[in-house]
Amino acid sequence: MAFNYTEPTSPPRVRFAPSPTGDLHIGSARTALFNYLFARHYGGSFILRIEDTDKVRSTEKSLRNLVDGLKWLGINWDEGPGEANPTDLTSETGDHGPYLQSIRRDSHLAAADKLKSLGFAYECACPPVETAGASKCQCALKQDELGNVPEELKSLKFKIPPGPPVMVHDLIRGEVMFRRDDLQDFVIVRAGGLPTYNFVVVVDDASMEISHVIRGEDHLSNTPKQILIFEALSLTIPIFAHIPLIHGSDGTRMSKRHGAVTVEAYMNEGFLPEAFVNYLSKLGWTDGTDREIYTLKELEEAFTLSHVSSSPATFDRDKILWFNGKYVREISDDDLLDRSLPFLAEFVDPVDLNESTRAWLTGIIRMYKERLEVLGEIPSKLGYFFNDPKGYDESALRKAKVDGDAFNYLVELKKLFLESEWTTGDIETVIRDYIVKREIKLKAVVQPLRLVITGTLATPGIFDTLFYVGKEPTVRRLEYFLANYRPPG
RNA sequence: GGCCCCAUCGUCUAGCGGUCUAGGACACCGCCCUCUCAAGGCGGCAACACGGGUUCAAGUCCCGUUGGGGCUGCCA
Repeated sequence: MAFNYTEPTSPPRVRFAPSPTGDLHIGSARTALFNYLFARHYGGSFILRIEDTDKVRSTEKSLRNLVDGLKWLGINWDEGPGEANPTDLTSETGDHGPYLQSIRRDSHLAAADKLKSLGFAYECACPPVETAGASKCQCALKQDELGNVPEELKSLKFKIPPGPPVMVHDLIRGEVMFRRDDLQDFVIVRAGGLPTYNFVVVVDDASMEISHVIRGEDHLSNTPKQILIFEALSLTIPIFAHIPLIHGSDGTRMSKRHGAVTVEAYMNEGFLPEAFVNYLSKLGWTDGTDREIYTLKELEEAFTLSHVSSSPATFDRDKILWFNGKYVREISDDDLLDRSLPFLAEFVDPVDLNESTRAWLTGIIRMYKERLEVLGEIPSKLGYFFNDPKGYDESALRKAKVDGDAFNYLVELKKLFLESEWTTGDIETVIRDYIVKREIKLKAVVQPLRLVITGTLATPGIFDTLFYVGKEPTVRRLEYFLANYRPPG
């Protein structure tokens, strides 16, 4: 619960500043979403800035993945790299660029020089990795002895200036106090001239006129360092809001070992972006009502930081599956078919669909609306519409009660089917008339029929199912079964 | 270790001192519907971590304990 939440007094400028060092993580996606919603809610600007200062780990592939992920979620940026070619500076939008942090190097270095000349930074010749037992850095005290150390071996460190505790005014956490004695001098420019994150984030946020920094709670502890740099450089300090992290089921920060953690993975599994966004928004946020379902537009209207939780949320696959199923049921048949086509690719070529095939597929998809949680289930669940069953196992035959009587029913039904028209209604009439004539229960013929035609015990209603399987395949499958299987006993 | 954050059903949460015999959602269980599986409807199980205060009154405020998480990098 955010206790000291105050509304922005002017249109906010917020940013999502990921580093392109891997795929778009769920936690990052939610951070992006909260920033985006906040900007939209208050009519502000949402800025995408790429923090590619770690040249070793940053890749263009990750950048692409990032951009694609955001687009898929429906999160558009007002300022930032161009979508088609994010590394092409000429395609950027916005007048606070460049939005690739690595390109802003000169301004970072200029700020570093300023800090140095102002006495806030000093050179350090300590080895990069402080091994265990390494003595504390004394470079600040012996700057004049560093003259003969080669430039490329010296880093620049920010000196924590003396003073009262640093207060972080956080929209979600309240006032958080850090004593300066607990803060350590830290590198702002690496040996070799590359500035570090905690430093450039300040310079860039300031020059991009960021009003609110909404980011993960993992950044809270570094915030006082950043505030000190803002102050040293006489820059305006933005308002901070640290949102809780997303945890895996074991209570630790969500990572690969908790299963699917990237936006791309959910995309490939057949989650709908609407459902994904809806779920993400509800992880740590509420509008105070019992409402669960929101479109992106509705979220833009409802979202503020006032009801963002301060405790971490555990990612729950069951719930996101429920959200997805909900959305699958709600979108139109036509829309659902279009989105399902990629998952039907092993059965039908999506590029050349004639009208009747499309109508047929729409009918099938419609039947499965209540039965799909994710679109990725399509190949395994709908295969029988395209291919004959590969065989029948004993236990299924037993469960469906395919006994001697059932064999007789199937023989007779096959004949009746051959003479019948093939609409759902005709099929139903044939079967219902048949059970009346034989004085048997519907179930006695439906289950054997279902198993033989589809190879499974669970399908939509049998009449529709047979209709969409088609007359010819239905008869063919019956013939195959009758020719190759014998009743038990 | 030091510093910081967090703590209501298994999970996400409502709750901002009295309206809480703690509400909703997911999951789970049962019933209904029913040709199977779903979907849907109805019902059920299930929580204020612990200990001290403050107060006429505490899930709600304060302190402590415990537990969890984060930061402590020439990663971001």
